[in-house]
Amino acid sequence: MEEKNTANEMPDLEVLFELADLFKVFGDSTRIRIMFTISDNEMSVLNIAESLNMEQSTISHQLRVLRQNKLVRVRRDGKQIYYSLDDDHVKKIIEMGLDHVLE
Amino acid sequence: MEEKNTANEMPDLEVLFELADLFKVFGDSTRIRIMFTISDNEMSVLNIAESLNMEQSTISHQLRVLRQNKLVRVRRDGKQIYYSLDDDHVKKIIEMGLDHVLE
DNA sequence: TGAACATATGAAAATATGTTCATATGTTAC
DNA sequence: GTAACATATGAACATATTTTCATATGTTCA
Repeated sequence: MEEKNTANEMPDLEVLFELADLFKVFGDSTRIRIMFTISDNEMSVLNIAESLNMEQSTISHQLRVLRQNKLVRVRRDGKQIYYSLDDDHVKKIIEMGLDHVLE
Repeated sequence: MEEKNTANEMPDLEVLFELADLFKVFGDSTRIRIMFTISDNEMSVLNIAESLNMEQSTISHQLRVLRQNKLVRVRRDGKQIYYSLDDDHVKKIIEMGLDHVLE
């Protein structure tokens, strides 16, 4: 009990692949920007695209990646589809990264 | 004071790029495995390569990426060069990711 | 039903990334 | 100095990823 057991035990290979895949999702500036954009309020696809000054298609493709990795929540309202960050977990991961970048 | 201000404010574009670049480093299974391998004790390049059953060159290339991103510490002792994780920050980022993957 | 709008998706092109091979560089011991 | 060993690096290749364009799908409203 003299040492905190943090990331010490090597998880199964499969878990490590999943872990890398998860971080891969955070490793793209477009997706990071999308995540920040919808971290306060949910937003429609077009609004995100306008907000970031990028093509609707680009945003849609990247939202799919975020969806597949369960990082966003989706809600349809009429023609619009609203996206928001899935949970605080996601924010925490980003914060940890920010801490490292800003230090 | 009714809402916790977490990742709400959108940082500068440049910071977002750095952030994505940081996560990109975590987004490769070889690098993740290296980080786990050296999270307990420092290890020489060859030892890491043997431990992961990969080429010395592959490991060396990836260690360079980790070095450039200040995620590892380096110590030379004779012919060997020993690598270890830079700080607890790195472990925390990995842990956050693991939490998400394992949940 | 059809027009208008919002979103998703497939394919192609451009770019980035990871691994391997061959070899260079750096260190030690003789 | 030179042989032996450890690590780093450049170039080439294979693979993955991101964006764009064109178009399909889904929804509303008249």
